[in-house]
Amino acid sequence: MAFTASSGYAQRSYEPKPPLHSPAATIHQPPLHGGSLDSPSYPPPPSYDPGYTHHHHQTAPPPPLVHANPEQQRIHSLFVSGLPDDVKAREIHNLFRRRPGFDHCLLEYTGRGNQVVAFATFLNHQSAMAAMNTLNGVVFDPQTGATLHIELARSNSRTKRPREGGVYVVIDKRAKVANNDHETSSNDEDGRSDEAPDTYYDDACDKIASTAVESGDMTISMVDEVTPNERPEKPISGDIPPCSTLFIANLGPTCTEDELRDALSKFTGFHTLKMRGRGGMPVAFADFEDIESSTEAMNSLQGVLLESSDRGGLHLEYARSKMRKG
DNA sequence: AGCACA
Repeated sequence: MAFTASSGYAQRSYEPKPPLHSPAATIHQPPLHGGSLDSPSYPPPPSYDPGYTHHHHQTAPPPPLVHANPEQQRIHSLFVSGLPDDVKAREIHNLFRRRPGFDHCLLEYTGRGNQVVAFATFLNHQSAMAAMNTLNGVVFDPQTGATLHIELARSNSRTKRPREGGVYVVIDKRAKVANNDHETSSNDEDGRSDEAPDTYYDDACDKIASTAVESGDMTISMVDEVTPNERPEKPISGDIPPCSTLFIANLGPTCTEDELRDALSKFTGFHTLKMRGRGGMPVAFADFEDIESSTEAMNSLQGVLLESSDRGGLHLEYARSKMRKG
């Protein structure tokens, strides 16, 4: 009768109460995740590499529009494995920060071997799924061929977001290596074996202010703020205010209006599609009933490959102005 | 990275 709902290894025991708010300021232990360390089978890695021209022929099956179980639809955190042991939280953050709906992420040195796992939390299930579909199977370190394995987390991250404009959290359960290093500030580059295998995702993200907190034998660092070097970050799609019309780019040159409409018409509230050929590179505008439905479609179709796609998946943003009626 | 139609 002892039903331990908090057992991290319990198969599908979800908390009955919404875990969103931790009353105490103390950081709760994140959901233990034996997860993919033990699970032998990953979903087959897609052959999709974001942003890189790789001419895969359209013989490949259409992209998976994966639909999750009802319980999984409540999950808006992703579990990330396949990371190299020298991965930095900064890299995880740069990996996810541009994904629509991203909230915050967590890097955990599990202390089991050199295993490192990460959790990325989004504002909703759809945006988490979109990010997963885009990034799963992506080669994280071209030097070693390390490939990302991303799945929905078994439960939503309980780590609160660091703070407003907060960034990421690091949990280090690893035994302290014999080092002259005092454990005071633990988040700075622990300057060893750091050849910084630059990935495609690296941004400018140099100075970070961090506060280290001791909790038992593990160190939790909360990164409060990213200080952009000097230059402002490139504008991301989040800068564009939400709009019920979407701007759609990265269409293949042979993409037809019908093909695109077919993909869009699966979504609630879809109304009108207009395509414009812009110097061979077509773009499109899709109008929806309201911002909620346009957002849903944007998050779901982000990075999705069409038959006609030749330079990677769709790129969707809120349009700068709403489609004119008529 | 690319945002029109009136």
